[in-house]
Amino acid sequence: MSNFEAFFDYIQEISGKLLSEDDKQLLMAHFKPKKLRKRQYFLQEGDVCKYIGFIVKGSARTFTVDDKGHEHILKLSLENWWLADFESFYLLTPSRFNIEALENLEVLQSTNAQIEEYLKQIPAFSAMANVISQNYTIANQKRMQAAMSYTAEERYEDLISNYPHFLQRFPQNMIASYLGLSPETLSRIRKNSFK
Amino acid sequence: MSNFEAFFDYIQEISGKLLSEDDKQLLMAHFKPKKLRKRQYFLQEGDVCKYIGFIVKGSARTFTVDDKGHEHILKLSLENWWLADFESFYLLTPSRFNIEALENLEVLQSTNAQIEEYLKQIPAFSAMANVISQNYTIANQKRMQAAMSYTAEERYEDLISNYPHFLQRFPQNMIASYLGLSPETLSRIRKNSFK
DNA sequence: GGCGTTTATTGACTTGAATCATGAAGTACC
DNA sequence: GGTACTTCATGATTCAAGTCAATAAACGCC
Repeated sequence: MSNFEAFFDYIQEISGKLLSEDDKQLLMAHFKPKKLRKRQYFLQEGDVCKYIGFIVKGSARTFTVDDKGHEHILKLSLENWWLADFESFYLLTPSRFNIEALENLEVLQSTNAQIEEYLKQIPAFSAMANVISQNYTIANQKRMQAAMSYTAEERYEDLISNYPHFLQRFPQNMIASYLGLSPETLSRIRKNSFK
Repeated sequence: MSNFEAFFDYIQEISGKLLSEDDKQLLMAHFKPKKLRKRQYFLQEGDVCKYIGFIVKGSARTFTVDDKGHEHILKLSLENWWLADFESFYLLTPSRFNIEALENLEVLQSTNAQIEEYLKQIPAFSAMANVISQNYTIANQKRMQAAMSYTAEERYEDLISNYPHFLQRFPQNMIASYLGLSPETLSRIRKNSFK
C-alpha cells in the first residue's frame, strides 16, 4: 500500500521515533483509505466529525456559513495535514463546520476511539501527537495575533512568506476568505504590491 | 502550603486521576510560588519565556504592541489558568508578547525541562496536559471563527455568555482590546444593547 | 474549437469601526 | 478632602474594507 509509506514517514519524522513492523500493521489495520472527488464533503455542518483524516493527496478547506450566507474559511489543508473539526471529533458534538475537497482528495481516516488506542500502543504515534499539539498551539497563537494586530495587507504578506505554496494550490478567492477579506479587496492588495 | 491545595485539586479534577503523596511532593519541589504586584511583568517582549505559571490568585493579560504603538490583548487570564507564551516556552525563542499582572498576582511556576519530567513521572499531570491541549485547540478554533465571522457586537455577546465574570474582573478598555475593538466602539455597543 | 462556468479585475458607492477631541465619573493616594 | 490618574461616554470626522455591478480572463468539458 504505497499510500501508507508517506504516512509512516511522516509519523517517524515528526515524532523522531521509528515505527516497528507491528506498529505499521496496526496502523494499516484501522486507518482506512478514502477518496473524495473535488467538491465532495469530508464533513458537513450539523454532522458529528466521526473521522480524522490524514491527507495523502489533494487539498481541502474548512469553512462556516454565517447568517447572511457568507462563507468563512478557517483552514486550508494540503498533503501531510490532518483533517477534522477537533471540537466535534473530541467531544462527539455536531459540527459547525464544513470540510470540502478542493481537489480530488485521498485521506487515511480513523475514529477517535481508535486514535486513543494508537496513543496507548504506539510510542511514535503518541510522541507525534504531542509535537503536533505544540505546533497547533503555536500556529493558532500566531494566527490570532495576525488577525488582531495586522492590516489586511500585512496578513497577505505574512501568508506569502509563511505558506508561499498556498498561492499555487488555492484560488485567490479562497485565499481571500482564509485571510478574512473579500475577493475584491485581495485583488486590490495584490495590484498595489506590484508597484 | 495552602497555595498548592488549589493546584492539586485542579490537576485531579481536570485529569480525572488522583495524585499520590509522592506526586505532590514532586510538584512542590519544583513549582515555585512567585508573587507579582499589579503592573509588574511576568514576561517581557524579547525575553525567552522560561517559566510557565499556574495562576493561584489574580489576573493577567498577554498582549503585543504593534508598529504604531497600539496594544492588542490576545489573552486575559484568571485563577486556575496557565500563563505562558507557549511558542517561546516550547521553542525557547524570544517572545513577541508581554504578560502583565492586572491585579496582584500569585503563580506557581516551573521550567520547560521540569514540566517534561512531570509529564513522564506523574500520570495525572500528563493526563491533565492532554485534556488542556484539547481544550485549547477547541477554544482557539472557536475564537478564530468568532474573529472571522462575527461582527463586533456578536463577539461581545459571545463573550458575555461564555465568560460573564470577565466583565467584573477586567476593565472595559481591556475587554475592548481583547475583542479587537477600540474602547469607544465597545462603549457604544454597550449603550445600544441596553435599548 | 467553442460554449458555459468559475475566477479575477476594476470602478463607484456605502458602511462599520477607528481616530481625534472633549468632558464626566471613578479611584487612588498623600 | 483635594489633586492626579485612570476609566468611561459621547460627538464629529476619517478611513479601510465591504458591497454592488459590470467586464474580462481562465478553465473545464463535450
